[in-house]
Amino acid sequence: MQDIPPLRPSEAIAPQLVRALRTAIVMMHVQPGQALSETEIARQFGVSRQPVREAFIKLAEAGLVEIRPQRGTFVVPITRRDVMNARFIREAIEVAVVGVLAERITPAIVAELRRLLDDQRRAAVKDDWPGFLALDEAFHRTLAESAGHAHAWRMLDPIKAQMDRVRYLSFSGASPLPVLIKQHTAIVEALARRKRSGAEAAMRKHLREILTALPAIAAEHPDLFDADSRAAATAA
Amino acid sequence: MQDIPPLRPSEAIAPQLVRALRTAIVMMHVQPGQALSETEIARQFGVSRQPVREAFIKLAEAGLVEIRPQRGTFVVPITRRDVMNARFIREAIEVAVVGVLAERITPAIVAELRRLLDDQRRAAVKDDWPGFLALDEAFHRTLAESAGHAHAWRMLDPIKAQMDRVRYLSFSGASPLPVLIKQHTAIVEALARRKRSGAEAAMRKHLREILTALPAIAAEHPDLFDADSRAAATAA
DNA sequence: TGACACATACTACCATACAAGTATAGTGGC
DNA sequence: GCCACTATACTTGTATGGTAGTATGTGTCA
Repeated sequence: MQDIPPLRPSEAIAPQLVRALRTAIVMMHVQPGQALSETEIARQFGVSRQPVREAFIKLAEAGLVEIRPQRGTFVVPITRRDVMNARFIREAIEVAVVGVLAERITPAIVAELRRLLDDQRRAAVKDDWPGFLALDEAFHRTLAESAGHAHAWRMLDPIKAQMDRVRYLSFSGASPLPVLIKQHTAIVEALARRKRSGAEAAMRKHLREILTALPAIAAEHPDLFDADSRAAATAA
Repeated sequence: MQDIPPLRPSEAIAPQLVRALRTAIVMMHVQPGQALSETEIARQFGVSRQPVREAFIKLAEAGLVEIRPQRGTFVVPITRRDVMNARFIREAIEVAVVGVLAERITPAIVAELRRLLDDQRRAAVKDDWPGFLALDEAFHRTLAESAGHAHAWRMLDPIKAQMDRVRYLSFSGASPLPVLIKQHTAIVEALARRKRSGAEAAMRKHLREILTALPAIAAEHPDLFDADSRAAATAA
């Protein structure tokens, strides 16, 4: 694992490790299938094994690593099945969220969403993928919060991480930023018009984008996708 | 905490503690707001504090306890808001599940669901609430698995736990078993007729049952519901 | 009597040591 | 060269001890 971030003494160690490891996993700095050792991570961060162990437990609960007793802790491989499962859950929830929001939308919320879209367009012009992903996150979070369902976004965090790894692989352009922005825009415009079914359909379309992108991404990174991806493809 | 289950030496301690504590919390053997101490639980189970700590971390990830550093670990209080949030998520996901299932239903699946309904009717005649709850669990799990979305049911487990505490409080009859069985039956019959919208509506109705039951339950157990329940009631 | 300071008890967090299981490498016998 | 056995290295899981922060109780003083 490269680029070990310094730890802040004022904060408990374990949560910091969770964050650092989660980021490293999502941003593909540690690879799917890679082994992470309590002892080694502890050595790298200059701490004891105990908080590393705690971080591993949390990451395992989040579905990002798998702890195999006596054998090791492994970064969970990416499978198409997992990605599609995550998408299914996200779609179910986020479609419900925009359904609620369409009926309680206000001009102020629309304005805020449009401001986020403007920011996204600026990031796209600069080909600033990390910046765009942060704005994408803010966009979806704002939708949930505005609908009074911030809890739903929080709950989706581990689900999202599965898809985020694929998102980082998308830097190659499997999902061009203008496509994503256009989809975001369609959601906002349907909401502005209080068109519940339109907003739901737009969100569905947006979250299905990854189904389009996934085969190309997997083909481009066959080493990163698990063998069971093949079976999942036929189930699509 | 009463009725400490014996630990099986062949299995790691921490997962057993998770199960025991989760059950105790869901079945209201430990009360909302109650403090759980690493040291005390370790003493009661005859183990060291370490696996207790690990169990607490997992339960905290599942939203059942809150770990406050230096102060203690507390069973999360029941709030109407949390219950309703859980219901919202369950509805989003389970409606999506039956939507998919309506289009891929088979006579064998229908037969299995009807068999579960028969079992539920038998449990209801005997007023066997624990037995009924287990069959309710099996019913919902079967729906998800049959839809090819077993992952969704697994993912709902922590969400469900929030609602299950309320379910245990329902023994008093706030949701009579015949009402629940009728709702289950409506779901199955709509699925059998491949009526997607009918199945979705029936599932919605079923999961909204708790909205009907919640005020009565909270009124009956005011000590178990957190004060913020009042605010959530107005948001309903 | 009330306020403040100090002592004590309690807590979770982290460090270190020990234990049990698994995987791999090395050695000896056939 | 192959196979079986043993030794070693590695892993996670658990036990124990130390640390820092928080809460509560007690004693003193105005």
